[in-house]
Amino acid sequence: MTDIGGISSNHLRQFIERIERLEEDKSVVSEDIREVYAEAKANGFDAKIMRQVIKLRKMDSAERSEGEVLLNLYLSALGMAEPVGSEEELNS
Amino acid sequence: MTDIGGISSNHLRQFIERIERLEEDKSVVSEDIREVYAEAKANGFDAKIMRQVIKLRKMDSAERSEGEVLLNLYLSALGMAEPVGSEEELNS
Amino acid sequence: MTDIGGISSNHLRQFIERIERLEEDKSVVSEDIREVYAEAKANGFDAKIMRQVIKLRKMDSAERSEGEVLLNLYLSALGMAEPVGSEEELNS
Amino acid sequence: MTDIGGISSNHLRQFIERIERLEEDKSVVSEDIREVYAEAKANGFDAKIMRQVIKLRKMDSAERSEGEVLLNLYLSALGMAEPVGSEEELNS
DNA sequence: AACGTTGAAATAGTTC
DNA sequence: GAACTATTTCAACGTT
Repeated sequence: MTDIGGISSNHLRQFIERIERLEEDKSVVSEDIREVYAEAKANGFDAKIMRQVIKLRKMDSAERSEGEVLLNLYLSALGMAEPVGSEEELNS
Repeated sequence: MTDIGGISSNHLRQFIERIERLEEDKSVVSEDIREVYAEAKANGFDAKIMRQVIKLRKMDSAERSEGEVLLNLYLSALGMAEPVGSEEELNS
Repeated sequence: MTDIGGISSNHLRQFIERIERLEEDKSVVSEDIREVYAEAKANGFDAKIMRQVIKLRKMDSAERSEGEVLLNLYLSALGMAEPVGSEEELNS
Repeated sequence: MTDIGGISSNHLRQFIERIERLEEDKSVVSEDIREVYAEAKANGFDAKIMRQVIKLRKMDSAERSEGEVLLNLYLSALGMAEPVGSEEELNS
């Protein structure tokens, strides 16, 4: 067999190569993104502002619900029942 | 036209949305990578060591030995013997 | 002199040891924090909720100003000067 | 008293504030550490290598050789000689 | 006590 | 080459 020190070389190699292929894919996508920014820049848009717009659009919904959880946390901390009556939000 | 202040909203929107789609692709690939690591772990492999292996394969020998030499230099300066020809400390 | 390979051993050693002392301080403070949580827990408080309260108190001012920056970014991107409206149009 | 729902607000507040003070201390120490690295860098030392040195000094030899052995095992399994003397076959 | 999850620190990469 | 940002890595924490 191809085992060395009790591990399967082939198995390990397959995992490693799958990851390397995926990493390659990821690099390609990253390159694509850079190209879109470059194209936008060539059309007069500011990449820095675009990045922040995208970041904030992504944060938006998450942040919003997190803010609502805050109130419930304070209420819980003070022993008051939260308005919706569930506790799962604490673990989100 | 939908221009405001000399900027085409539609044009900007298209760029933003193209990037957001690509970012989504990228997230998917990242998730795939995490899954492969998880699968490897479930098969008894150590993810941290695998990362080091992948990094070593990606690094060219030039920069690798460069860091190695410098580390040994520092260790020598501190009176610490270099750790018997191992390299994983370089990447940890 | 104590130079090895062109570097001053003493100088290097001093930097290393200063950092190691500071790292030790940091560990002590971390331990103190853990102890306060333990004490609070012994008094019936929920550490998890406390952590989130503290996190949110920390985020509070930062997040708020970031949200205001968002609007200005959009206005800038559209060539408009001053924040007048609300934030709802962000996801339209 | 200021108890609400059977919980002492003052007591909770005190715990929270003690923790926040300790977190602040911790941030100060972290900042100090960063400054020492910056100072070392200004004196020609390589911060990245210094971090490796500090990590090596902190690690006990047991866990060090453990990781070392495992890495070499994996490299062997992949047909990569551990890079003591020869480095060329790594990228093949 | 292993596991995943999360938050902080470090590194890499990009822009100016 | 310095600053800023993004990504990656690492360690702490709660959970099971």
